[in-house]
Amino acid sequence: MNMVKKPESQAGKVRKGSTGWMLKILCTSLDAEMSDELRRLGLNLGQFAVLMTLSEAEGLTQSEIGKKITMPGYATTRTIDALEEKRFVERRKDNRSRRSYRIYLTDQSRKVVPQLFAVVGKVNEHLLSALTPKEQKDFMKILQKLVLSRTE
Amino acid sequence: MNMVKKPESQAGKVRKGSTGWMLKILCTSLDAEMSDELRRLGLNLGQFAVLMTLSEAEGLTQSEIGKKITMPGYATTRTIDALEEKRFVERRKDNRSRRSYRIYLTDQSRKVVPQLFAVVGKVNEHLLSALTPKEQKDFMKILQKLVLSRTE
DNA sequence: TATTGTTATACTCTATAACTATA
DNA sequence: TATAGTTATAGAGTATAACAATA
Repeated sequence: MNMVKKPESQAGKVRKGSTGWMLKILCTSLDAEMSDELRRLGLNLGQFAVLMTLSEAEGLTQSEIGKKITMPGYATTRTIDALEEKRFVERRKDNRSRRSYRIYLTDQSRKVVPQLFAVVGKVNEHLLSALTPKEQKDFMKILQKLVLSRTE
Repeated sequence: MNMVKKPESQAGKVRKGSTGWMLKILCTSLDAEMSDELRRLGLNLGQFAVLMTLSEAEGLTQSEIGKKITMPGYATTRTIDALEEKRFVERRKDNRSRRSYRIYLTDQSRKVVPQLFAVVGKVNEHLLSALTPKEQKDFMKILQKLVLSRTE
């Protein structure tokens, strides 16, 4: 066999010790889990993000939604097109600016939102179940700090 | 104005308190940073992952590489095609199985690998710089535990 | 002039499944 | 029959830039 295995090489340490690498693995795994759950509701991750944002504050404009979830304009347009076609959101004329729409949930999607919360809860719970209560608390606190440091 | 803002709604808590959501935000941010750095070296994230894997153990088959980084066969083929075209890897006949190749770095890519380590180091350092030394240690430990729980 | 939203277009990524050649 | 690797092909996602309407 001609495989050259370096004795717990520098590379091994770089990779396994890399915070970014570990975050990536976790994210890939979580994305797959979320996508599976959402597929059953006929949604993809982008559509899910928009619905979650609206469940927090309805009547946002498209650009406000896009900004909240860092989704570019063209993608926001198409995601909302898809959600509108499924009757999950509604575009209403803005009564202040005639070039903006305000986006609202529908009766149909309001029934789905609790299921979205449930999915989020389930996936988070599954993730955190590997940790002790103290670790869970530490982890959340650190994540909040990191997210803040990257978004301001 | 017809925006309906719910008073720090259930949804707000679900979203902001969601570990998965925060992980996603971090990952997106890190991916963008990594991609920017790698673009200068003419690499994308998939190619980077393959090179890092090879820098740890050369002479793997394509399917072994794909398995290590959870990349499907068709993507592994194409990533290695692209790397081969850039003279960053070399396919050598396996001397045991005539249907497998063994993949090796080249002199050229061996010069690039230290730069890859440097990029990883830089991005990790930037990420962790928002945390105290104690938090950094806790964070790494927790991530290792979580990755382990998801990959076995 | 700048902004909101849309669209044409191209390009990349991802996924399926069929295929060759081995084992 | 199963596996390693390749490829055709289709679909989804991403990006750029141009555009109309409006501010």
